[in-house]
Amino acid sequence: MANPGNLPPLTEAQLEIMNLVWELGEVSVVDILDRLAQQRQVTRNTVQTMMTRLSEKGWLKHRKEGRAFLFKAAVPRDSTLRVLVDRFVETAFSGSAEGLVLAMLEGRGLSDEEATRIRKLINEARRRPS
Amino acid sequence: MANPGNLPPLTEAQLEIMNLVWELGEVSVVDILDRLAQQRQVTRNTVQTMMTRLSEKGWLKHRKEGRAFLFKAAVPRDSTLRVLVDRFVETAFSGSAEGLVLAMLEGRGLSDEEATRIRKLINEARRRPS
DNA sequence: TGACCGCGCCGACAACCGTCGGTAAAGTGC
DNA sequence: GCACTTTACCGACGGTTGTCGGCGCGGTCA
Repeated sequence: MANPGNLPPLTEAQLEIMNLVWELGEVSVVDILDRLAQQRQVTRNTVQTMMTRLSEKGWLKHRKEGRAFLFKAAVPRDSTLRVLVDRFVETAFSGSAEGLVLAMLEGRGLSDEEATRIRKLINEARRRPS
Repeated sequence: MANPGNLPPLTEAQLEIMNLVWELGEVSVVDILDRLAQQRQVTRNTVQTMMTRLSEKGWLKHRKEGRAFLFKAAVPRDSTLRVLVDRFVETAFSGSAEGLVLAMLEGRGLSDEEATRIRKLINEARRRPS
C-alpha cells in the first residue's frame, strides 16, 4: 500500500498538508495547524477534516497516543512526487519532458546555480542509466 | 484578460480540452468530441457542458457561426503552461526547479535525445538571460 | 468541585466537477 | 409537408473539496 498510483490524486491543499507531514515526520493536527497558520488563516477543524479524509483515502496513517492522534505519511514523498510529475508531464505536455523544462525556463527562469546543478543531475543520470 | 493567473485553475479534464483547442484553433463542440472519443468514451453533452463552463470562466471565447458555436482559446497556451508549471513547482517542490527535474529523472527517466535537447535548452537560456 | 481548555467527532454548507438526459428549435433531405 | 438530424439549452445527479460550528469528553488547575 505504499504505491501512490493506486491512491486518489492529491489536490493542492492536500499536497500542502502532505508536504508538512513528510517534513515533520509524525505529527498531530495541531502541529500542522501551527505551520499552516503562519501562512494563511485556517481553523483547527478544517485541518482536522482534511487529515481525517487523507487517512480514509490511504495517504496518512494514524495511531492513538494518549488522548490525541498522531499521523504520519503512508506513502514516501519521493515516489509520490514521481507519480505526480509523470502525470503532470503527461496531461500538460503530452509526455514531453522537454516541453516542461522549456515552460519552466520561460516562466520562473533558472539561476546560474540552479542551471549548473540541473545539468549535473542530467549528466549523472545519463552516465548511470536506469 | 489574457492573463491565466487571474483565472480559476484548470482541472485535468479541463486541461485536456484546452490542449485540443490550442492545437486545433477555432473549434466546435463536435470537433472536440471527435478527438476525445478516440481516447475515451464521452458524450456530446458532457463536452458541451465543460466547454460552456470554460467559457463562463474566461478560458474560452465563443461566437455564433450560423447555427452553431465556434470556440477558441482566450488565453495563449505558453503563458498558461508557464503559470501552471510555476504553481506546480511551488506547491510540490517548494519552488525548487532542481527537485522537479530530479523527480522527473527518477520517474519516467529521459532518453539520451531528450537529455541532450534539455541541456541545450538550459545552455541557451543561460547564455541569453532574461 | 467547578470552570476552563484541548481535542476528537459529527454534521453541515456552498461550490464545483464530470457526467448525462430531455426538450426544443432550426436546418436538411425526400 | 414531413421525417430526421444537428445543435443549443436547461436541469439534474452523485461525488468531492475546502470550510467550519457545535457537542462532548477528559484532563487541569484554582
